[in-house]
Amino acid sequence: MHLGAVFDLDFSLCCGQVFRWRKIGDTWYGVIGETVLKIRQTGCELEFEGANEEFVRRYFGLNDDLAQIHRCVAKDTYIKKALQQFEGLRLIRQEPWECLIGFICSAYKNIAAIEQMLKKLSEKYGKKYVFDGKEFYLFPTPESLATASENGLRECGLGYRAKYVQLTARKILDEKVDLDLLKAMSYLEAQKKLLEFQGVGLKVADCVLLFSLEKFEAFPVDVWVKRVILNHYADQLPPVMVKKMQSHNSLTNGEYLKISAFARDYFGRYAGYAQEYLYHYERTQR
DNA sequence: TTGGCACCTGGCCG
DNA sequence: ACGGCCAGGTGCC
Repeated sequence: MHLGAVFDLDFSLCCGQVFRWRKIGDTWYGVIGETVLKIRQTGCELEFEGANEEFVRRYFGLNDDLAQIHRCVAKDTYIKKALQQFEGLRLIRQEPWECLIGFICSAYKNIAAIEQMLKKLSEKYGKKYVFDGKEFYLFPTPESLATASENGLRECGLGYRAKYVQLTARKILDEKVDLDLLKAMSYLEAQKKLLEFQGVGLKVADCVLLFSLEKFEAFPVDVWVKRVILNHYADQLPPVMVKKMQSHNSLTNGEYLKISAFARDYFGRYAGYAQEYLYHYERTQR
């Protein structure tokens, strides 16, 4: 398939929004729902197997008007540098269920550890699938995680998150929750529904909203984004708040809400896109 | 509404 | 080698 717009597969898969893709040589393999996708980019050409073009376009956000989004969020020289550095980075449309569990597991963990947890979880509770002579595992269903024992989940390295994963799976099952329905709700309504799950706070909710529910105004604030704000946008915030943020490590809910509200006001309706570029830029500058 | 702490675990760094 | 530090936070008091 020939790309009609700017896209960078590596940037999009390496910027911390997905945890289960693997690269073998110059080819990426990923499991999306019950689909195993093999994909490779060379310049403006995208070669893939396992799904049709419409599926690929949707999953990688190829229909997003990146040029317009960039124009919208390019408010200062710092973000402009980030936009330039990672040109072609797009927000992926993940499966909401996997995204929710993935980010519940992400709490207080680094990316390498999150990838390990989700790999073990999938190998233990997901269905095996052979493609291209390689083994893959579908992400475990709500049923399989709801019936898993807490200890079984802990053996995957989840620690105290095991309980949250189990409770979330059970709630989805018991209440017949269809996470896709949250797409039709407003950002705040959908956020409120997500916060009802144990183990989901503002940060995790915003990640799920941004990466799987197409709420581009979501602006997840983690330790890296906090650094970006303190180092480059402190003059836009109340000095008292900046001082408090510098004095302790974690964010209070109040601080979180103020920062994300500022970001939505400053960057506009694609604040989430801005977040992803800033986050990736901050992490790779050292 | 806000502040302070416990919490599982593993990769990384000196 | 190996102990300390730090991770894409959340829930509870």
